[in-house]
Amino acid sequence: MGGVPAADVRPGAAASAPGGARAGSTGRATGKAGKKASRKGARTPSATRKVARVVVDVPLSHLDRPFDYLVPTDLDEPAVPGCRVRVRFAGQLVDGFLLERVDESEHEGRLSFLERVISAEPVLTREVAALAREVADRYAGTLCDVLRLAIPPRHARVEAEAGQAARPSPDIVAGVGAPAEPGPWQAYPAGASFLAALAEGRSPRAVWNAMPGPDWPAAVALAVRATLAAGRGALVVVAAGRDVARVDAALRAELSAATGTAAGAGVAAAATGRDGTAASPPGEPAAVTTAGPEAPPALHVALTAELGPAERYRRWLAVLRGDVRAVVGTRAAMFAPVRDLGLVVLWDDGDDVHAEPHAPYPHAREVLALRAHRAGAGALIGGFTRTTDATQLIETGWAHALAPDRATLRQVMPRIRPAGEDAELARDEAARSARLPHLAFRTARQALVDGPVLVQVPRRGYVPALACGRCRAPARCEACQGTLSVNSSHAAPYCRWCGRIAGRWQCPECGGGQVRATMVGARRTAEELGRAFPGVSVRTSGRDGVLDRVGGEAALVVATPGAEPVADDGYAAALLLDGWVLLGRADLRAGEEALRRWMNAAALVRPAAPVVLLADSALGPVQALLRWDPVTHAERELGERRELGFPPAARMASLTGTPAALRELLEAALLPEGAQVLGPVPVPAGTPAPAAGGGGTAGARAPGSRRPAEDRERALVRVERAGGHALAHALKAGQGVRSARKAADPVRVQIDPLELI
DNA sequence: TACAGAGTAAAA
DNA sequence: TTTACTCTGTAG
Repeated sequence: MGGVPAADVRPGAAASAPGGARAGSTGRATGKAGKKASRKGARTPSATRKVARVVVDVPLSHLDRPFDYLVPTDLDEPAVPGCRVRVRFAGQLVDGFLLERVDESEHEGRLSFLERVISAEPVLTREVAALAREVADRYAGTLCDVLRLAIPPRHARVEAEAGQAARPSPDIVAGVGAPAEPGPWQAYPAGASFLAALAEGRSPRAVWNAMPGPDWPAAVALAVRATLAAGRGALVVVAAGRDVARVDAALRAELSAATGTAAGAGVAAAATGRDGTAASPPGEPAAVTTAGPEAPPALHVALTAELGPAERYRRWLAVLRGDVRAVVGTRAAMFAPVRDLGLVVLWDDGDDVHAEPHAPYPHAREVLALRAHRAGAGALIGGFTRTTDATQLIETGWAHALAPDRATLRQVMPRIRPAGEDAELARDEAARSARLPHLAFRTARQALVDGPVLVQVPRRGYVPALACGRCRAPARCEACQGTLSVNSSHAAPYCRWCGRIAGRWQCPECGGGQVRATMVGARRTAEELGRAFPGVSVRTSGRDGVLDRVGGEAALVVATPGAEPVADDGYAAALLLDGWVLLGRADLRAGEEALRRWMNAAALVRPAAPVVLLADSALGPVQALLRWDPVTHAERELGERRELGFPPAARMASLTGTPAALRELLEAALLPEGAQVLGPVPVPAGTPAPAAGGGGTAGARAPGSRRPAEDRERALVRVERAGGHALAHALKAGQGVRSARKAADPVRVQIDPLELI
């Protein structure tokens, strides 16, 4: 297990001449008749292992299985397992990957020959092939969809140039020593033993609650170093490009210390600019090729989307070929073909950018967990907060909790002070007009003497949920416990899940009969704050223009959740404005998500610095922030979800499509025993598909806008957690039936969708 | 009834 | 793009 099978055989440069190998290429030049004759005549099957099992790049569900082809003698050498090929399929020439070579085919009919081998580079390793198959099955998708996510597009010139890659010499790799000191892990009772386990080549799996502060990239780097010291590879997935830059820098420092070489050279050096922004190196060669003997090659690479195709492929190849042993990257890196995987790390697993927006919509947490499981690797999943999903990993016994020592934590955690909706407003007139409570105003003014103050402002545009007008308990559907909402077409509240109109709703908590929207329309602007603090520079970071970091000088830094810059020496204070807006989102995860965003912002202040949160201190997430105790909150939340039949305690699938298509799929799919179908309901107009409400990071515009929302509906299917596999299988089969029938309009199937409104 | 040629569906 | 099969019209 966990081996690096196919990739072990490096094809010589000769075998993979740029442009690949073409069967019967002589026929090209000759005339029509001659071409046909020479092709047919020239092609004879290879002497050994003449059958190639190929996964073809055809996105139809019912064709999601390998097809057999004959390997002609002239392609015998380059047709290695894992290579890209081109084959004739139903007449068309299509791309594919060669999975394996075998002696005989099961197929009854006559086999076609491989048309050509694109290149002999074995880009699909056995580990990734098996992982992709498992991910496809888990998410009711096809293998080729997952492979499209897992394997970057080929760049022929990069592939050809890389023969002389800067592979770290064995003694450098062997020279990685285990960390002598646990460093930031000292603050965790189980930290040292976690590191030690990795260094001994074992595979500890932990859900991590990071200590607030700037140390987490260093902690990650130490874990990676321990893994490398045991001769295994490591994979780190973070949410955003700037987190990649920070972990990259920490890795560079840690690994150069580990090998005793000078820092800053090699592949990683090109990964990020000096200011931490990811930047493509000017000119082509920088990264791999220029690293000579005096500039020791790096042991790791950074993989992000903004590198551009060539550089991205160059680095990805370095990983594939084992030239580097560790990877840090954003979501797409979760499939990086790291050799001898010994550790996977996922930072801030609650961030919604970890959910892949392309079919079959896999989530990095799930993929990395599957991967660690398959490869027998360790895992480190977490962030400042604790998700219900990660809590589930602990409760099922898959992972252990790795949390800071409470006494140490108490010394450094921010001092959180809540100010409710009815808090006394500031006496200052400008602050008053910004509706800034007195406490927030005073805290900011005092802190501005020492340094920057972070101001978190929720973005507008959240879908409001309904709550009881009297006791403010969330209003839920009596039939399915879905979220109630209102829109312009219904006068009465309706359920977003099953569509039932709640005519005579009554609060189960207090018996009240009135509902009210929980969102308050108030918004702060940077200008308003600027007026309240004359003479203080105001900087903003948000959707249009994300700041990576700010210096130590006094400034108000206004940011939307997820776009908070890191302050070089920490913020002197933070104000979390309009907390009730985050809490009031019409999302199942609103509480958990609000806490995550608050903690991520509050973790950026100096030890024990003040943080003012504008929200009602009686609410659970607010309490959790006050005590810096996301664990208890997540455990309680998970318990409630279990009772109500919500994910992640239950499994859900969301099906979106035209009413007719949905009906067809639900008929074709033999849903498992006990499956409950909610809806279908019309897709709310203007609901931006997958990554809605994302934090500051510039999410890709959802490709779901092909047809107007009016004629699309959504159904939810709910099963017990154990039935997830059966549900995915049934939906896949149903999709297969429809695709075989050439059904016109597709149904989008999402297992465990993030946005369960 | 036999069979050529057109049309269609699969898909190695 | 190829192949295998069905459909359809026509000659025997």
